[in-house]
Amino acid sequence: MTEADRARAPRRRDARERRDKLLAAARSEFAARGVDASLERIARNAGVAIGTLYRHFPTRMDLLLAAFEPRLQEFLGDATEVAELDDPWDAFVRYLENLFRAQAGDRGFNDFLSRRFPGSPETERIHDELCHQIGRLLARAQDAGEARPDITLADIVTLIWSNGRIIDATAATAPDAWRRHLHLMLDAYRAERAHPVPEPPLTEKQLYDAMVDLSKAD
Amino acid sequence: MTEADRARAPRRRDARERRDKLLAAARSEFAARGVDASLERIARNAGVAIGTLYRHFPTRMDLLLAAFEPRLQEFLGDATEVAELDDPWDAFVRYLENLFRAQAGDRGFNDFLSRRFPGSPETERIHDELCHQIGRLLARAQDAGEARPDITLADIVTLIWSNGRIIDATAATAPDAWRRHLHLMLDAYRAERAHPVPEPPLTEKQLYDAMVDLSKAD
DNA sequence: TCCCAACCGGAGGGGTGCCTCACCTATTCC
DNA sequence: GGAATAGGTGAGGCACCCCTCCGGTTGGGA
Repeated sequence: MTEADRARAPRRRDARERRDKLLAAARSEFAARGVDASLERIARNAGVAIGTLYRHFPTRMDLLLAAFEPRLQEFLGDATEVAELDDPWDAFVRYLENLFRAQAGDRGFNDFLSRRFPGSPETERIHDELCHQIGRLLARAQDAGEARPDITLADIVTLIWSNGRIIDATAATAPDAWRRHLHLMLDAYRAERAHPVPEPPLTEKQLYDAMVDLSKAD
Repeated sequence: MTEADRARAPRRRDARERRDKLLAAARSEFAARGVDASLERIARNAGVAIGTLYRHFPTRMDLLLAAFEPRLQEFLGDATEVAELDDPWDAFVRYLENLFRAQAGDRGFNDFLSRRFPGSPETERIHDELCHQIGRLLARAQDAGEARPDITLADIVTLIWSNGRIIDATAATAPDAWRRHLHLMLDAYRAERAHPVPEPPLTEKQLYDAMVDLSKAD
């Protein structure tokens, strides 16, 4: 990992500074415009030439990871706390509220949650971890008889997609609108209300492929 | 409307033919790539020069309208039948199923339903009509005590947004996945044992603005 | 202090898309 | 059949974006 090490800690001070400026600009640009933000804009906002951006972060994914990994790890960490709450339903709801709040505050985060990047083992690990957390919380709520038994992880990911879209639509005019949709949807998830659903959940493969498809947007 | 008339019925036969080819290409391209599809691609697919496209349809909206208006009017017409079904809940569900199926089959239609185009009175009229139909069906289901009273038209539009995103994600891998989400959501809409929701619905203005925001995508 | 490896800048090639306009073509109408 | 004119063409200007490469700059170890 000579590459990665060099990128992580440039020898010269000026290089380290520029790298930090790039990261700051990237975070704010990704937050405002999603993971497909223009790299040239990021370099411009950082007050740095485009070549410098590419020297520090040879690919978009390198920059994305450097910008988001700390935040994502932090989220994954905080989540374990919530997961330990006594009431299984409460833990499930709190986890989703936290997740969606993070989604609502950052379009990059929003995009990131909805997609998968098969070329990047690091992000795949993070996604696996997220799915694992959600799956456990859901299973716990189902075992307690509070969540209906016929929903799966794929349904929650579907909700994440929904939420992403709702956030995109309402970010400027009603930034908390996503909460309403979440809580309506939670009524659908409650065991007491369950009606049969005429369509099976996505299989694991379908789910994975769909997330990948979202990355190769037009 | 000299402009519009001339566009609608060109004097020369070859012009009429080219116009038809453009419309066909536009319909298929919008269906595949959404309302932001490349006009140059459409011209290319129609076997016609870009200048010809602009001669017939000076703005993207002109082309969009010419391509979609018949289909939209047809949908609005068919919908009145469904709306007359005896069971109010059934009518509500059938209407949404039809709407979402149309959304699922055409990305342009999908985009169109989620957005509003304030500059175009024609599309505004269509959107108003759609909202009116949905509002009436919802009110009827609520009056019959079958739909919970605390949801509004804005919640259904929110569902349309959700659905659009789910379709984008699953079109290639599970083209009927949207039905599952719709029917889960319907469980949330049922009046029986509704739980209070911690966030008010969007106001009419918020809803409108949010739909407009989706049109000025980045 | 001095030098060189590490670093930076930004022009430039390649691509896509929007839209216009001057010049040419072909249909239609007399 | 021949003009008048509606209509077609596509190069080209402009604005983005991605990414590379090489000549010039500079920090910091010797």
